[in-house]
Amino acid sequence: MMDKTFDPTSVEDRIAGLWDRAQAFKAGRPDRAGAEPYCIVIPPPNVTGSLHMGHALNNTLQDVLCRFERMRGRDVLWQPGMDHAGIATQMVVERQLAERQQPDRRAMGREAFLARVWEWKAESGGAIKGQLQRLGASCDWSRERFTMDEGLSRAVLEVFVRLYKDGLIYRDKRLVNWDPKFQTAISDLEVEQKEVKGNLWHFRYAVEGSDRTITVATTRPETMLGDTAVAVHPDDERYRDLVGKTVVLPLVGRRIPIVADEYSDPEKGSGAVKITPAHDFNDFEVGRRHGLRLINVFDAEAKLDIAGNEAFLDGLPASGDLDEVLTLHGLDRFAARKRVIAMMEARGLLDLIEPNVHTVPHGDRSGEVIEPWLTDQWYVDAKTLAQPALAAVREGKTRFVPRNWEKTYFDWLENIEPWCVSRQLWWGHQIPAWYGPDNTVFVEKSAEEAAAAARAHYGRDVELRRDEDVLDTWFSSALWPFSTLGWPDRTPELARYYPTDVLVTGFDIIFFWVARMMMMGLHFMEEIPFHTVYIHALVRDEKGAKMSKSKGNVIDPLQLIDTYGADALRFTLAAMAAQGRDIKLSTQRVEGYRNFATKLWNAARFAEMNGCERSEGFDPSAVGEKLNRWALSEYARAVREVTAGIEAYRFNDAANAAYRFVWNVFCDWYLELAKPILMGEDGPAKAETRASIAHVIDGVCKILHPFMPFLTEELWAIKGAAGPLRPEAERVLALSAWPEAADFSAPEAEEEIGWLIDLVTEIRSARSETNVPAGAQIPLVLVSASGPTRERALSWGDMLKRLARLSDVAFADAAPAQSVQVVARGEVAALPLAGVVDLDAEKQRLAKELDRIAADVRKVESKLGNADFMARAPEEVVEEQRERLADSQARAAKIRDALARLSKAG
RNA sequence: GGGCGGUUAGCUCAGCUGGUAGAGCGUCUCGUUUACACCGAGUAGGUCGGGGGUUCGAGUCCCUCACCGCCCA
Repeated sequence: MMDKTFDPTSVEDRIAGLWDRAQAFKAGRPDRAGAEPYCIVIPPPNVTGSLHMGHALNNTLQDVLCRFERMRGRDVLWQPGMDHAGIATQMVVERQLAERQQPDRRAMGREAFLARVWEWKAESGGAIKGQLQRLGASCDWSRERFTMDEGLSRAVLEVFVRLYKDGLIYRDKRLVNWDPKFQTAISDLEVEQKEVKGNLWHFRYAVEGSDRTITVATTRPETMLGDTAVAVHPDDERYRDLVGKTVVLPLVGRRIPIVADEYSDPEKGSGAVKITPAHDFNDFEVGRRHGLRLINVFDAEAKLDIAGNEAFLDGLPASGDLDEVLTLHGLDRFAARKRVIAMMEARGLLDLIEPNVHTVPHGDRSGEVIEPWLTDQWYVDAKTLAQPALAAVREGKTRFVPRNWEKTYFDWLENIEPWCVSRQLWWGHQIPAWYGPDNTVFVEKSAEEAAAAARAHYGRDVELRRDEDVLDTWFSSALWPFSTLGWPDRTPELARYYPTDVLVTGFDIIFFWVARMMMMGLHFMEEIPFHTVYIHALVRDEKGAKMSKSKGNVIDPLQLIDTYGADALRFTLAAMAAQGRDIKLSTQRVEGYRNFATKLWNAARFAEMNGCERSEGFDPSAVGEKLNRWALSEYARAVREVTAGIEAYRFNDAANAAYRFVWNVFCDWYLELAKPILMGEDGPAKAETRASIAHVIDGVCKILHPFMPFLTEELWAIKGAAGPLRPEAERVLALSAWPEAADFSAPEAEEEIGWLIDLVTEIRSARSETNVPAGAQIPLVLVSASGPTRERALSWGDMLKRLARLSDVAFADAAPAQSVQVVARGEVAALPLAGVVDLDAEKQRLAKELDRIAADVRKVESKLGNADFMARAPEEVVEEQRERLADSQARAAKIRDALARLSKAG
């Protein structure tokens, strides 16, 4: 006997074990050797990460697709793994060292530090794997990969070297986004622009050889030490005569030109702007246009670096001001700012302080203000690689769902900047570049090959120095769709599963990952990495705010799984995953779907209690009982709806279709209507009904399995234990066959059962509204019943009595006096209730209904009376309206009649 | 400043190619019936953000305004 409720915690573990033993998720199962492959690569979570709601949604949807396709017979590979998260991981381990008061990474050295990171990874990395398993993710865990694995590292080497040799990777001295906290460069995408309240300081610079001054406004006064020009707009009358003149930079004494450049905005500040090409991206461009010097005044920690700085000191005359400035050496940029302002003010050169809101770049990991800083870094020529990636989507080879994300993808790729891929970290793929004594660079896959190349170059053996830096984590992630399949080796998996089918991810990752996978896949595999990119929503809290630790509004998916079960969480996420909308998650909703799980469980329990066992060779088309035929046709409809929903990535539609069928059709009506048969005498009808119910429960397990894998697999096992042994291929639900979306329909059964349902619903409603006590058994009179209605009423009389609480079902040519009347499927039924019913309430009820119908009649009449409508609307629409009018009029007539009768009698 | 999305029942949201406004939760009323109170029956609740247009017909298409959110400068 089944328990009264489904207990997820006790079942989930056991079912996970069952899948494991059956190797249900293993790709390349021998029994599917001839099957079409289906492949999804997981967006690799950070090795430092733990499951948050975004992961839960992302992986639920992937799992729905994978389980669905697996049941449709495909050879599914859901490729799992993690990335090494360069900065995040290094940060975790460094923090750990500090906490334990152990030597820091520089003290322990690179090799020892990396050993330490691997140690950390083995112990506490990858907690998310177990969490994904708790969610029920049907990944092929035997194929788990890690971006720092030997194989994937080989792919990285191969890619780097080949891109370098193709001229698509190069070393360049440019401004980068420098994170002074981590002391590494980061890419544009890892920078967050934040609005900050600050000031515009207006400084006066003296024009050489005149008594004029020119005022520049800046949000970053400390950078003035590195100024190499002042720019004005070429059309700005105020400054036209100054262009070409020289300004003496205050405090420093550097002579710098006034240049005309459109970058300067005449409307902003004073219209003149200081140019610091080594510390500002826009200034860098201005400097390039005018051949300006680049003077870097910061060190890697963003402290002033001016004493002994040749570029800074070059050409400066000695002065008291300069000496004072040099005392700022080593000061942090923000402290230096205050001092510079104070010095300018002391000299009467500070014109104005104007409050100003402006955007300031911050490192997304460190939160630190990013410093544009001039360094040598490695760059990928993203622009070139972007072209095939753009073309593939334009030509429809890869399709975004929903489609509008294409625009985001295009906009970014069309305006793409060189991708800075070097990071000044230790944890990651060390760049395979070696430098000779004269800094000639040799990019090769190994030290040996580099040495050989150097020998060829120099004509002798020389000492080589390897580049210290590592690659951006996203560099290795970009290779994920093929590196995980064994590339650069030509493995059978690569041949079978590449290109993969669908990539499922959030929109925030389109730039970071989707675009880069497209570039790399197209370049190295010469084929798109996936034909569809499904972009899902962001999960927000119930008020619509982005979940974040700092806001404290994070809902922990694991806690929801503990409380309501993994199935309830999954179903909630799928049911709310409407395209193009964010998900505002509330636990109430999860609770509701937990209740749904319990409902299905109890339906199965009821079936068990009533001996509804599967029967060998059950054939829906051979079923004779109207009720069963009706249920089977409704089930077929549900199969079609769920199938279509998943196929179209309309997960909410699919989930809701299954929900409606299970609760509102199967539980509310099928089981209720079957009760008398099940509790009645044994016979063919009872046997057929039992088998049919068992069949539908099996079917429900199937269509719900992608959404609620644990519950359904458990039910499948319970139902499998009774009755005939399941065939080998159907032992494990996860591997069983998805139901054929057969065209099973039974219109005659729908007419009969539909009539019954409508009539019961009408009577219940009328009883309730006229205040008939719930316990009262009242008679029903079918008025002028047609032949078919008579037959139905006879065969369903007991059921009518039971569901509508009737004492008797009779027939008459006219409705009795003082009766409550309802209309079901065009025929009148009366409840003679003199004395029982509140006649005024009944009059009100009828009047209200009449109003409603009359309004409808008016609406349709005006439509049909409209010559334009009649002339222009399609015939079937007109016909539909005619039918609607006739129905409404007939119904209205019957209600008027009933009202009249009530008044006469009352 | 540019782009994208949103505004539909008290709340959270569906509503695909224009043709009778839906669901879940919550509210209220009732509950005899051995699958289920994590339940059952019933009920109320909407001028689909405002304005204009196209159309026989607009929640749906177009324009415009307002407010909210996100992305990119």
